[in-house]
Amino acid sequence: MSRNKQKGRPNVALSPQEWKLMTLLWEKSPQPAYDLIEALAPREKWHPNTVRTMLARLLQKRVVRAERYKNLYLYSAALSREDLVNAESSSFLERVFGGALRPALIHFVKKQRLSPEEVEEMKRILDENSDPSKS
Amino acid sequence: MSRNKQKGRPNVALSPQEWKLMTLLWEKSPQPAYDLIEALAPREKWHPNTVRTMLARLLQKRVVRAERYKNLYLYSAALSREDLVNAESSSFLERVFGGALRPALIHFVKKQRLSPEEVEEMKRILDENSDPSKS
DNA sequence: CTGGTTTAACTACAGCTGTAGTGAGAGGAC
DNA sequence: GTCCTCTCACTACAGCTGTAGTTAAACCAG
Repeated sequence: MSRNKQKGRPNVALSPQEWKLMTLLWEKSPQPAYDLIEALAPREKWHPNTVRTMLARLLQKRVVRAERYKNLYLYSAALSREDLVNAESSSFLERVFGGALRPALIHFVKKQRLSPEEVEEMKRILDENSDPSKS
Repeated sequence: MSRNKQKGRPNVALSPQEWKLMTLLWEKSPQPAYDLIEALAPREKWHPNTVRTMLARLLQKRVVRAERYKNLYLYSAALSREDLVNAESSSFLERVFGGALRPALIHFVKKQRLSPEEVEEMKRILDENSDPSKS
């Protein structure tokens, strides 16, 4: 259970725009560039070339993979959302809270003012993830 | 109590290095550049000019203020840590969790495996910040 | 006063990011 | 076969970041 996978620790950081693209790829992979461009089109209004450039850069960073299909490429997420969320969360914690989780949690909880139901849910999650072996 | 200060909503984002500098300034303001350089020296090994450049940029962004004192400047944080933590947290939530707090909380709790004592503390904090007016 | 030390100002430069233009090759419409 | 269209590859360029070098002004030791 507590395998500390040191292995695939992603060393990359995604820019905000890249997160948006990746979100689409985590929802559905593989996809041709065109589908991504279309999917993005409603909210973000990116030039098609912009999307392609970002895909190319994500390829370089090896965050996405591409397979040739006929005359085009099909892009897939190469790293799991989980991995990148972990990386980004650590970097956030490190930067903003000096790596300390507790103040961060406190900050979020205080900000958000959860409803009593949500509080109950959080407590349940806390219990499920409590680690009795610690102190 | 619930003054929703729409006012000074900081529109800036700090880079990782800038956070480190600001951390020092939140601990003690005002300070001359030299003290900051010294304080940084142990862990980070930044060239003095690097620190000064960063200060200059933070000045431009109006995140720090400087007052002339004799032949040098004394730098002070111009924005509260609180404000910048808020800004950074929102941007983080937005980017990584699409703005949804709950999955973020769940993520952090699951990652960190708190000790039972910490779990108790978190529950206390949850209770203190529960908002019964919400559903 | 004169030169060394410190501060501050300006300049440099590479890598990343956001955003796109341009050109070349491949496939389909006629 | 010829031309239009789409995909991809390459290029561009400005703004931000990390990291510092250079220059000029100012102050203190002698």
